[in-house]
Amino acid sequence: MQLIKSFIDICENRNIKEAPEFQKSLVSLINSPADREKIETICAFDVSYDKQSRTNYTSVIVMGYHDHQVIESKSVIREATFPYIPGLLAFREGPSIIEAYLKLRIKPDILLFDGQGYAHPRRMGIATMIGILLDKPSIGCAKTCLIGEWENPKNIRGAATPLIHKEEQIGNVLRTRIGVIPVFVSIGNRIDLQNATEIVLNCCTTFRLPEPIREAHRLANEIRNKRTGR
DNA sequence: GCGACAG
DNA sequence: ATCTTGTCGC
Ligand SMILES: [Mg+2]
Repeated sequence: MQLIKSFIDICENRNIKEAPEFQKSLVSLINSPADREKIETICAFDVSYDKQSRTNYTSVIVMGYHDHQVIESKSVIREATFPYIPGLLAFREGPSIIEAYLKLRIKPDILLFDGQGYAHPRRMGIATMIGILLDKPSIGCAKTCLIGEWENPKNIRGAATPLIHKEEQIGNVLRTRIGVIPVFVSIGNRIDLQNATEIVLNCCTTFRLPEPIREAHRLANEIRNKRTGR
């Protein structure tokens, strides 16, 4: 698609000035959820770096939504072109994530991201942006807050409080198990917050983070250590 | 101008 | 994200 081309262009040219404008131009492209889409497979990505943060190790894994068994996984190793700037994470990790995704033979039903989706200053975090570029349903699940105000949810698995920014609910703060710090869930593309929150919770069986993200994170570190040496 | 600030 | 072993707590 032309959008992906424009996106890659901004990333490779480190066009930090245009990046926020590109994000704004995509907000109107966030799609509504389709009617009752059944989820059978879920996909997640993660990226690890080495010491100088220049080489980028990206992983993508697809697992059964119900049994959490890995069905397929791919990886990409390349140099990061864009720096890490809060609010512009997608421009740093997006290119390799898209490349890894395109390697998949299986087309997953939904994408899960280690980062924000709609809970973003311009409502265009990495989950929303990549979801739009790949035209797939997507969810943002971040370990820490980027923007917004929230109350601490009760110490019970499944407890959630609204994440608010400028009078608008942009996400949910979700306790995925007793005794852990909550995660920040927001819509990506083609999904509603209620559904996104339920899906994230369903993926958290025994740990704080969703199984797909844990597996992607494990694989991203594995391919780096395997190529770096322990 | 100052402080906050996903990964 | 990364630098890093042992250590505190349930
Ligand atoms: Mg990550």
